Amino acid sequence: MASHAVREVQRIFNSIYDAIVEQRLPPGTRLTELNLVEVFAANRNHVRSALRDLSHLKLVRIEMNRGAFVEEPTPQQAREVFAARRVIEKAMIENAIDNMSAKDRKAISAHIAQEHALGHDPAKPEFIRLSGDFHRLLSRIAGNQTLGEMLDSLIARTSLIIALYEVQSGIQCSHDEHDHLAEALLSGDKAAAVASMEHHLLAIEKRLRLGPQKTEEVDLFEVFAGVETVK
Amino acid sequence: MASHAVREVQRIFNSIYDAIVEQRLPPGTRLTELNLVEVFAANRNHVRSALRDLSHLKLVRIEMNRGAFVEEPTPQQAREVFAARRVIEKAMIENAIDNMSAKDRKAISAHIAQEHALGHDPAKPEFIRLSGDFHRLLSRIAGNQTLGEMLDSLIARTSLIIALYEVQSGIQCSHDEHDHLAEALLSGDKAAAVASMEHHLLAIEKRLRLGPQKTEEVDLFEVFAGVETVK
DNA sequence: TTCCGCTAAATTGCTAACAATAGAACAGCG
DNA sequence: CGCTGTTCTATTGTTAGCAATTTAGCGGAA
Repeated sequence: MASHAVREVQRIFNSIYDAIVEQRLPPGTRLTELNLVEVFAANRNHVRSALRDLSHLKLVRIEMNRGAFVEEPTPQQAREVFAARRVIEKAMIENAIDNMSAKDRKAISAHIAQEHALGHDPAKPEFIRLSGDFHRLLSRIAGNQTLGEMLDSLIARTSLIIALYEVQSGIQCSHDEHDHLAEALLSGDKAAAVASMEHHLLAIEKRLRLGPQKTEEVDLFEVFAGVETVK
Repeated sequence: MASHAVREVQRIFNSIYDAIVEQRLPPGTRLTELNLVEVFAANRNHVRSALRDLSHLKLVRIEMNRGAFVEEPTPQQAREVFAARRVIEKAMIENAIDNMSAKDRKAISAHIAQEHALGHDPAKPEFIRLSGDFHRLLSRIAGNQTLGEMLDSLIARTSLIIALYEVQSGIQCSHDEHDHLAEALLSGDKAAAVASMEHHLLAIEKRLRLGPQKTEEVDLFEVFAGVETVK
């Protein structure tokens, strides 16, 4: 009975993870423990463990004596996530080309077909997940699990960032970008694949409204350092 | 009283973290909860939280109903960690050069001086920590905190890997490598700095005894798939 | 009216006793 | 003497109740 404990935590973790990534739980949402206990018919410890795990991934923010909230990445953090993704994924795509097997090629083609089947309609839930799956697939082919786990976290956070900063009006169409990337990959052209990946990631970032480059936080303590308060 | 809870967990976390990184806790060591409760005069929940946090950094492995152990990275994982570090740190060093301020230059020089002051003697505890500090300093200068946190984890795991696979006899002397790196950095020569970083990381890896390239794990289930047991 | 302080409800954090598990010591059998 | 199966102990996992904290609502005073 107790041996299923880790599975239980993982079940809760996955459910919340999915809900956040698929944007059914918007950034800032409060996650009350007793609430989750009811929803998942689990005990509080398991819920707390799951929340703690999610906070490691930066999908959830835990405040002392206040509770857990869906994270709200700042524009600065958003830019960092994209910068990190560019670094990791550009390197990874080269390894992917080197390690690509016949099976992997088929998996790539199959994925692209799946994306086409869904149509260009950015009907959020599936579209978002599928888009991330493509990047995770490439990560798996590249073969570095350590780097892959780090990228997983970045991909998940990207969903949060898009939920927060997506420009509503625009027609989000990163579809042909994946096509282009897959084409370069399958043809084995490293330079083209790397360039395509960089272009793709920059394009996603450009479609967001991340505000001015420097959102310098004003530190009141610094501002008033050495200033005598009047009376 | 309760508001110090996170601090308490962090205190335990840091103590164990330091002990692992400075190789006072060898890989494979069992970390018994009640033991740690005594040592840190803390309660079991805090100890458990700290262990869970450490397991997320891959410094500790938690086995169901068995307890927590200091991680023992496999040669395969070790190679992945170094590959990941090359990817991240090569990219980071370029950003570091771009963002380097006068203050940062002084910090780099000061660090190198500190390394020299310690002498070429690899008297483990301080030497290991100082060596990691240099890489963390460059990470801070580069300015991407997201990437920096990921690198922190890799640097910590590197200590574990060295503890496991260091070739005993060898005179570990990565000293002039940092010198060379700092020189390239301060002169602003990106290409040289990147090359120097790559060389440095490859050199560390080469000094280890990681065994054959492929340590394929034999999966008994796969071996005996579809085989009928006799009688 | 507006601001401040007080009280009460909801929620998180903590504790300590209890249950379940794994590993070791041990006994019985071949 | 070695092997198998069983009890026993140390350790981890779980649970429920209690304590502490935050927040919101209310009421009174300026």
